[in-house]
Amino acid sequence: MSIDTLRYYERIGLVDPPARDSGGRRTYSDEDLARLGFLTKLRTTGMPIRMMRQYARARRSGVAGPALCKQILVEHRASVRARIAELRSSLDVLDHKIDNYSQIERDASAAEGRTA
Amino acid sequence: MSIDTLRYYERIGLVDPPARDSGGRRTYSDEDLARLGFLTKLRTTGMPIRMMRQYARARRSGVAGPALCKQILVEHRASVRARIAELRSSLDVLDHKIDNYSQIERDASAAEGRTA
DNA sequence: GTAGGAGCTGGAGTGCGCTCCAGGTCAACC
DNA sequence: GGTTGACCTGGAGCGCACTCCAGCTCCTAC
Repeated sequence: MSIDTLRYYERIGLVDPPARDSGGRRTYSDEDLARLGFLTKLRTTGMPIRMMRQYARARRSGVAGPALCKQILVEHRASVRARIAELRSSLDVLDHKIDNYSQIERDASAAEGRTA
Repeated sequence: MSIDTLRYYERIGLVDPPARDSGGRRTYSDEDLARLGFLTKLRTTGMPIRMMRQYARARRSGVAGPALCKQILVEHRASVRARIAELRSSLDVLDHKIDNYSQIERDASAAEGRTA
């Protein structure tokens, strides 16, 4: 994760501003890093920033927080599963198409063999 | 697929301009539709437009075409597989996190039971 | 003490993939 | 023959998620 992305996340309120050292520089605790790691995981699985902000807001909120967090994650998990299913079915199409091209190649080399 | 997207694809040279009827309107043959369907499949599996254009160009090129097409698809298939693997591993993290929240909920309701 | 390098800030810019718009044309229906 | 609706064109605009920049401050190493 680039430093610019990190700043961007902080600006839009996706991550809490971390502590600063005496020189005014950010110091990330292990917990900060763990949270960032999880947020990155959410991003790479295709969760939009908007939803990540909802999740971050839920984390900060009180008693209702955990239930809301869980709900968002359950919802996201469903979409990840759907995405996996979509990709898997597309793999079949891709395999089929590739087989086709392999066949074309074989035909072409067979024709070449005859003309040679 | 929206009409605007279709026009966009035509503008950037991703699809060949289809035939027109007497009134100047586009008429898509079954073959056109099949190609569009496959292109859409590539898009939804995350192939960038840039690579789709390479594929479209390969389709139009002569003898070298099929080999190039196949190469592009094989490459893309690998990235789809990698993506699936990435998503699957993330699902585990997600499951774990959701379990955590479920536990928190159970703890909370247990505490509520004691204070009630 | 000074040169270098990393991090700081607010703001502007970028790339991708659409999406929308204004103003025009055409065919079909009443 | 007027109205309606779909499609036509070129071009502008948008949302997302970054990414880059100028100009500054601060710590470190020599």
